[in-house]
Amino acid sequence: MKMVQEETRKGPWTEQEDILLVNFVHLFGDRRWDFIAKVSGLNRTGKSCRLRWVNYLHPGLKRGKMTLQEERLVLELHAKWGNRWSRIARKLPGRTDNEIKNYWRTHMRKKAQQRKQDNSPSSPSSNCCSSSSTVTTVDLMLFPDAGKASFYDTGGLDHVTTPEGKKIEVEEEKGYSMDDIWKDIDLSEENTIKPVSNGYSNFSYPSIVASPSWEYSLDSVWRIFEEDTKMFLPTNQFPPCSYEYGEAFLTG
DNA sequence: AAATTAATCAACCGCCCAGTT
DNA sequence: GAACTGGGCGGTTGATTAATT
Repeated sequence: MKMVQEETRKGPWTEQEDILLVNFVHLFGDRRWDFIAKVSGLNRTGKSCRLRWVNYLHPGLKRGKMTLQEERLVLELHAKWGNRWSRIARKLPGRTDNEIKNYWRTHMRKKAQQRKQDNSPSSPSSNCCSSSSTVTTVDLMLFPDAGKASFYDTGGLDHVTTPEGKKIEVEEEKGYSMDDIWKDIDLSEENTIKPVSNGYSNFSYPSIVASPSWEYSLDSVWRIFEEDTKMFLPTNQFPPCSYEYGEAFLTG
């Protein structure tokens, strides 16, 4: 006689859910996602909670357009590491792997299309620099198809299996320099990228998005929180949770 | 102004790996 | 050491918004 389990919620998060999640992350840290998912009563999977936190609610997140520097860094690192988005994201503070991934897909594809047009049928031989290799470095980056891989599979780290059968990552040196890459990129970018004012400081936050939770009064936050935690926390143990963004507290 | 198309991005899925039992 | 579990990651989808016709 199994209890009728309420279906796990999916889809967009509500503000209430966000508040709840933020509170529980502050309480229990950002590791025990399954636990948080359960005790919070969110009726979401741990994975879903983690994703929401990492990609949207985390206090350190930047919002808004990628800066030119960021853009270049993404390109550079992608050339180096391939689709290791999380790895790339670690080099761009405040950006998530998801964001970078999306960015790459949209912007790079756009550029790729543009480039395709530029190199289009009318001048079959115009874009080649050596008779045998008609694929440029950026082509490889933007059109892996040209080098027979999929759009996503752009190389990067190789996996090598040790004699013991262990798989290790080996950083692969590409046969081209960053100079080459930048040259190509600059050429293809000239008409597409507008310089963004001054680097990392100028972010415009989309009006509707971005950490909606911070806009609530602590009162309301705690009211909701209190309601939802009553059932599993002794009332006298309400945590003196200090709200310092960027750090999850689990004292004790 | 309405319809259509393109771009963007949040969120899910499935796989893999590391830690635990 | 095998089985299990949770977290992390990359790939993909689908809803929403913006731009174009």
